[in-house]
Amino acid sequence: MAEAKTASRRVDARVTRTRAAVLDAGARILFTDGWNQVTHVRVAERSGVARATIYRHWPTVEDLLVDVILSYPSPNPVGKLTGDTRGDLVRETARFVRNLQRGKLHEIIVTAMERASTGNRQMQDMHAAITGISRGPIWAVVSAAIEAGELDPGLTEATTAAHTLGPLLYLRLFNGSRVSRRHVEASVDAFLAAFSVSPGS
Amino acid sequence: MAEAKTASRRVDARVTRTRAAVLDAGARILFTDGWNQVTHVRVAERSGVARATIYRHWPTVEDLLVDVILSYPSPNPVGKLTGDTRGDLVRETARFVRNLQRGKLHEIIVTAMERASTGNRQMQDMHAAITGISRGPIWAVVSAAIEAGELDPGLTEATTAAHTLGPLLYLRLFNGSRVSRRHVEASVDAFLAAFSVSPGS
DNA sequence: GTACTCTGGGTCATCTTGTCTCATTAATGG
DNA sequence: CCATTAATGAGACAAGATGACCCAGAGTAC
Repeated sequence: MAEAKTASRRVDARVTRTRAAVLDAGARILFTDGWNQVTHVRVAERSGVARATIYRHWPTVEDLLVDVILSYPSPNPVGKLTGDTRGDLVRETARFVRNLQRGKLHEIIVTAMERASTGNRQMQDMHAAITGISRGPIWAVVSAAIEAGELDPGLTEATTAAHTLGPLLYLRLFNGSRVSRRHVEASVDAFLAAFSVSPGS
Repeated sequence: MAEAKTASRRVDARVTRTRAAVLDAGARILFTDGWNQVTHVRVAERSGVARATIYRHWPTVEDLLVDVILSYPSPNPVGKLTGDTRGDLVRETARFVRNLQRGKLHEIIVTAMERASTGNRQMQDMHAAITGISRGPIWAVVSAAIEAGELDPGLTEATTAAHTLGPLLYLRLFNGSRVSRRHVEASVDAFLAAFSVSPGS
């Protein structure tokens, strides 16, 4: 994904500027007006870049969206692990939920999912990227706990996310609920109850 | 919602026919070509009803979609409960997953969620209806088990669905996985491990 | 400085969406 | 069975979005 940069000629400074202006405007539109407002026309208006130019760089809206999303800095860095598995899990899960409930992340995730479900490859890749970013910190905690012998070594990243984030995403996306800290703790505790390496058995 | 039927004059037979033809065509389009193909134009083509007529009955696409979805017979009747909580839960959950993985239900759910997330009231109501239908059987099993003293009496329908269906929906919708019977059993077992009224404590 | 490339702004064709009109046809109530 | 009433069908029409194209002008690289 990072070829054609050292091999070929340097990128024209105008291209760099255009890309930056467009992606910035695209991100602003995405996070304020929502997903379906990110069109060539609106991005052109807000970025000052001509419509034709945007079409040249991103022939389809999907191309544009994918670049906007993937060029956006991840808002989900892994925090430092304290070794207290439950505490770390609750903290990281709560942070995910906070992101989910503030701003447009909710809508972005849902729309990415919807676009991905129609079979569009680019949208599927982007959706996978968002998914991966969102569950990275939780998997960091859990994989450490697995190595420490606290959790079921059969756990995968997907299964972990399914049982920690799954219930919370259900509450938020299907049930329309606000997800409280109590919900987060309940979800984490249920996960731990099910997948802890119990000394008793 | 059921007024203007006994009070006013009977419904014209032509209206009945038009509604039936349109909703039938709409459902067929929905389940074969997907959600965003359900437009006035396509429904008109496939139903033989004139575009103008469809616009008269359903001014917006949302109106049309809501009627198509809500008039469709629920594919999710509650099975008979055997009293074996785990067995009943696995069976009902597996059936939900089967529906989810066959045909367009996946896409329908995801799109309903996406539309609902934009704030449209009708779409939210419809999404809530779909959600309710999908988790009804599971709640039937669980509420019986609660009364039998097997499960935590603090469980609600939403929480139950979150912990049984949530992980599976995550795997399917976020992870893109095929959900196997093993996944279903793992999810049910995790739920039971977390919410059983344990005799030991 | 010159050749090259990108951009801007405009035009144009096309598709979709939704409204409106009017003649035709079917249903209702007596 | 007939007259009134209401619904339908077909098409025209406006408005808006989408995407392709062209060409002059300006910036960039060598």
